[in-house]
Amino acid sequence: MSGAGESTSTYQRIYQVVRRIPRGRVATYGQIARLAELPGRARQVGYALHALPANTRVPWQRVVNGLGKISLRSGSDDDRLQRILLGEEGVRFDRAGRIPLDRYIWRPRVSGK
DNA sequence: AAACTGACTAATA
DNA sequence: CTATTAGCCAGTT
Repeated sequence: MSGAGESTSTYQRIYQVVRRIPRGRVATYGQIARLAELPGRARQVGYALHALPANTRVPWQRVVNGLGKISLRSGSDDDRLQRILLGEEGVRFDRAGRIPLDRYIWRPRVSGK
Protein backbone atom coordinates (compact mmCIF):
# COMPACT_ATOMS: atom_id res chain seq x y z
CA MET A 1 0.00 0.00 0.00
CA SER A 2 2.53 2.50 -0.25
CA GLY A 3 1.45 4.30 -3.29
CA ALA A 4 -0.94 6.77 -1.88
CA GLY A 5 1.04 7.45 1.20
CA GLU A 6 -0.62 10.81 1.57
CA SER A 7 -4.00 9.44 2.45
CA THR A 8 -3.64 11.42 5.63
CA SER A 9 -4.60 14.65 4.05
CA THR A 10 -4.57 18.02 5.60
CA TYR A 11 -8.27 17.69 6.16
CA GLN A 12 -7.92 14.70 8.41
CA ARG A 13 -5.46 16.53 10.57
CA ILE A 14 -7.77 19.49 10.82
CA TYR A 15 -10.71 17.32 11.82
CA GLN A 16 -8.58 15.72 14.48
CA VAL A 17 -7.97 19.07 16.12
CA VAL A 18 -11.55 20.27 15.82
CA ARG A 19 -12.70 17.14 17.59
CA ARG A 20 -10.69 18.20 20.62
CA ILE A 21 -12.67 21.39 21.15
CA PRO A 22 -14.70 20.84 24.31
CA ARG A 23 -18.41 21.45 24.47
CA GLY A 24 -19.33 25.01 25.29
CA ARG A 25 -16.13 26.40 23.81
CA VAL A 26 -15.15 27.78 20.44
CA ALA A 27 -11.94 28.10 18.46
CA THR A 28 -10.97 30.24 15.49
CA TYR A 29 -9.89 29.04 12.08
CA GLY A 30 -6.43 30.42 12.59
CA GLN A 31 -6.15 28.71 15.93
CA ILE A 32 -7.12 25.36 14.46
CA ALA A 33 -4.66 25.81 11.65
CA ARG A 34 -1.93 26.48 14.14
CA LEU A 35 -2.79 23.51 16.33
CA ALA A 36 -2.85 21.33 13.25
CA GLU A 37 0.64 22.51 12.44
CA LEU A 38 -0.55 24.43 9.44
CA PRO A 39 0.18 28.03 10.41
CA GLY A 40 -1.20 30.61 8.06
CA ARG A 41 -3.63 28.22 6.44
CA ALA A 42 -6.80 29.26 8.23
CA ARG A 43 -8.53 29.33 4.90
CA GLN A 44 -7.91 25.66 4.38
CA VAL A 45 -9.50 24.98 7.73
CA GLY A 46 -12.68 26.60 6.53
CA TYR A 47 -12.42 24.65 3.35
CA ALA A 48 -12.02 21.38 5.20
CA LEU A 49 -15.05 22.04 7.35
CA HIS A 50 -17.08 22.99 4.33
CA ALA A 51 -16.37 19.56 2.90
CA LEU A 52 -17.76 17.75 5.92
CA PRO A 53 -20.90 15.65 5.46
CA ALA A 54 -24.05 16.68 7.32
CA ASN A 55 -23.90 13.69 9.60
CA THR A 56 -20.34 14.22 10.73
CA ARG A 57 -19.31 13.83 14.32
CA VAL A 58 -16.80 16.61 14.00
CA PRO A 59 -18.03 19.58 16.05
CA TRP A 60 -17.63 22.08 13.21
CA GLN A 61 -20.02 24.47 14.90
CA ARG A 62 -17.38 25.31 17.46
CA VAL A 63 -15.19 26.99 14.88
CA VAL A 64 -15.74 30.67 14.21
CA ASN A 65 -13.66 33.43 12.73
CA GLY A 66 -11.27 35.69 14.55
CA LEU A 67 -13.94 38.25 15.25
CA GLY A 68 -16.09 35.78 17.10
CA LYS A 69 -18.61 35.73 14.28
CA ILE A 70 -20.09 32.97 12.23
CA SER A 71 -18.32 32.88 8.92
CA LEU A 72 -21.17 31.21 7.10
CA ARG A 73 -23.35 33.27 4.87
CA SER A 74 -25.67 35.25 7.07
CA GLY A 75 -29.21 33.97 6.91
CA SER A 76 -28.20 30.62 5.45
CA ASP A 77 -29.46 27.39 6.97
CA ASP A 78 -25.97 26.49 8.08
CA ASP A 79 -25.59 29.82 9.81
CA ARG A 80 -28.75 29.24 11.76
CA LEU A 81 -27.83 25.68 12.58
CA GLN A 82 -24.48 26.73 13.96
CA ARG A 83 -26.09 29.31 16.22
CA ILE A 84 -28.59 26.77 17.49
CA LEU A 85 -25.98 24.13 18.19
CA LEU A 86 -23.76 26.57 20.02
CA GLY A 87 -26.70 27.91 21.98
CA GLU A 88 -27.48 24.41 23.15
CA GLU A 89 -23.94 24.14 24.42
CA GLY A 90 -24.32 27.30 26.42
CA VAL A 91 -22.47 29.66 24.14
CA ARG A 92 -24.08 33.08 24.12
CA PHE A 93 -23.84 35.76 21.47
CA ASP A 94 -23.56 39.41 22.28
CA ARG A 95 -25.75 42.11 20.90
CA ALA A 96 -23.67 42.48 17.78
CA GLY A 97 -24.15 38.82 16.98
CA ARG A 98 -20.66 37.91 18.04
CA ILE A 99 -19.31 35.44 20.56
CA PRO A 100 -17.16 37.06 23.26
CA LEU A 101 -13.95 35.21 22.56
CA ASP A 102 -12.39 36.40 25.78
CA ARG A 103 -14.92 34.25 27.47
CA TYR A 104 -15.52 31.26 25.22
CA ILE A 105 -12.27 30.74 23.38
CA TRP A 106 -10.88 27.26 23.81
CA ARG A 107 -7.57 27.09 25.62
CA PRO A 108 -5.86 23.79 25.01
CA ARG A 109 -3.48 22.88 27.84
CA VAL A 110 -0.72 25.11 28.70
CA SER A 111 -2.29 28.45 28.78
CA GLY A 112 0.54 30.61 28.28
CA LYS A 113 1.14 33.79 29.87
C1' DA B 1 -3.51 24.39 -17.66
C1' DA B 2 -5.05 29.15 -16.28
C1' DA B 3 -8.56 31.64 -13.93
C1' DC B 4 -11.98 31.74 -10.27
C1' DT B 5 -13.73 31.05 -5.81
C1' DG B 6 -14.00 30.75 -0.93
C1' DA B 7 -16.71 28.38 6.42
C1' DC B 8 -9.70 33.17 7.00
C1' DT B 9 -6.44 36.55 8.95
C1' DA B 10 -3.18 40.17 9.80
C1' DA B 11 -1.57 44.51 8.40
C1' DT B 12 -2.51 49.21 6.48
C1' DA B 13 -4.93 53.27 5.55
C1' DC C 1 -15.48 51.67 12.81
C1' DT C 2 -15.01 50.24 7.27
C1' DA C 3 -12.11 49.25 3.08
C1' DT C 4 -8.16 47.45 0.70
C1' DT C 5 -4.03 44.37 0.04
C1' DA C 6 -1.68 40.48 0.40
C1' DG C 7 -0.72 35.65 1.71
C1' DC C 8 -2.77 30.85 1.41
C1' DC C 9 -4.13 26.71 -1.16
C1' DA C 10 -7.57 23.06 -2.65
C1' DG C 11 -11.58 22.33 -5.45
C1' DT C 12 -14.28 24.13 -9.75
C1' DT C 13 -14.93 25.92 -14.07
